[in-house]
Amino acid sequence: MPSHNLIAKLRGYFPVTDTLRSDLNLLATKRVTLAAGDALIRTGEKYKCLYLVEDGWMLRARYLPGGSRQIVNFALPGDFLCFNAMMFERSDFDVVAKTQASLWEIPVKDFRSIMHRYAGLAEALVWSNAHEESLLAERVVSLGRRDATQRMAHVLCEIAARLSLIDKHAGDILMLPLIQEDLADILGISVIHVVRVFNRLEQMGAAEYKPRRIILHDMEKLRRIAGFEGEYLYFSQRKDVLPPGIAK
Amino acid sequence: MPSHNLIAKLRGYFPVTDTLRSDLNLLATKRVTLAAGDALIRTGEKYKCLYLVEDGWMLRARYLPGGSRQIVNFALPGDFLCFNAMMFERSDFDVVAKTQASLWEIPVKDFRSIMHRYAGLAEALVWSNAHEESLLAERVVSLGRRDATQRMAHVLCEIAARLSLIDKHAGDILMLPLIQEDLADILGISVIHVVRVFNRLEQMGAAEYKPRRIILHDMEKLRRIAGFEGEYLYFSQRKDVLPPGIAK
DNA sequence: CGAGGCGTTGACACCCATCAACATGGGTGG
DNA sequence: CCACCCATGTTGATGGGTGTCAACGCCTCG
Repeated sequence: MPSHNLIAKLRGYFPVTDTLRSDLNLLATKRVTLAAGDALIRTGEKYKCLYLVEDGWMLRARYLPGGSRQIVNFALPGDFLCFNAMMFERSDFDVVAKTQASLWEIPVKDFRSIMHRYAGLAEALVWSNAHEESLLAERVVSLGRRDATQRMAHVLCEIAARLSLIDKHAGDILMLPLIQEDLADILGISVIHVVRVFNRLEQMGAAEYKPRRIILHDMEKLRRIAGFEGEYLYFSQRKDVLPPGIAK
Repeated sequence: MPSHNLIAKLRGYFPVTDTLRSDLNLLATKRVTLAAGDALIRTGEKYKCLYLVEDGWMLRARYLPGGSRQIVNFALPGDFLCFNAMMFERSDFDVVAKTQASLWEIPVKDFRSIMHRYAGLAEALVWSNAHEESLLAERVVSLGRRDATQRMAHVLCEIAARLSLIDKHAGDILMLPLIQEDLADILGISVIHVVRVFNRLEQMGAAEYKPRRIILHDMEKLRRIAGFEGEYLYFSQRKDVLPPGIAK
């Protein structure tokens, strides 16, 4: 039974779990399993399908001529992959599994009939997409106008919040499969500077880096450093854009 | 007759101009006119509607505690505004007219019936959204891993390409209503550094800043500096995701 | 036990921000 | 028509944040 995390993510704002569930049962029949490091798709390759992450972390990144890498975003369980990208002939990014990962592959032969025939999926896609766009916009703000320490604090807040949404984080130890190089490539800084940033955060009593996990000493302080406004992660319930009969 | 620029933007990849036109005729009945500097919506306000830019430049920006600003993206004629944002209760950004602007306001009482009843609009939204997400992802790459000169070259290429798509640019003079401060806030650098960047670009024989316009001395050189791959701006035609009977 | 992936530190250099000051130019009012 | 003003653009000096390079320590795994 797929989509557990997707529904958790949208719960409360997206009252169509039944049609969504039935759509996914019809369409998400093929399971794809990736080992850590496997590519789902590489730059220049043709897109094939839509994917829904069931388990694991996926990174979407661009490799630049000089050899540097920018991680544009990452997908957690319950996130879709390659939805927007289906409009394009070829991928502009690499999508790679950071951990062992399992995905549902949703064949999209006819994009428009999907949108019309599978109401639940179509809506989940649109809502998820809004969520993703919101994360990207916030990343642009971080990269443009926050310094490295604020950026790190911000992305840690984001990860904690996103994992909490799908019940994969609680307490003051944030488990994550990223190494310092990944964090550097998310934040647009160098690996060495990641060390300095964590030294600073630790000295401030906010957070501390350990391999494969972050100790959150003071979440409130971390949020203050980041200027983190968690609202953008959660869909604020808007009854007015939903049909009157189907309120949750 | 609205949507002229929207159709130009999607032309060739989105063979539904007829239903789109009729949808817009039904729904885009109210015209909104803004003077330069007017806000369409401000941070913290409730979203009201979906908008389609008919004419003018719109900026979506975040103002940070220190007083700095980051322009997340900008909308040109034919672009939608506030689509994703409709999922959220309140805006996280300011959306402000940079020039005099006119927009079509599309009331969205029931988001889901819109998606189901107005096929043309729904598809245009999804395609436009993919376009916008692609621009945002590319901006993340720029901010993360390109220096100020490359970023400037890249955004100039982007603007030239986007304006060309809607037949608002040709030749070697790029007219744009942005002042140096706006460019700085798009690129995440300081105003003063914008001057230095243009000095460098001019010295390289690539481009030159004049108030309200950029002289493109050597577009090819500019693209090389930027590492600009224009593909992400254009939908590569994918007949396979379109229903077989309706091929353009 | 060696090798390689990962993390850490210090020295140094460069990109870019900040501040101060000045130049330009278009709009407005006298 | 001129004077002024304010927005915009430009330059130089200085400093801080961050990148690069080199070297080393730790741990895991073969």
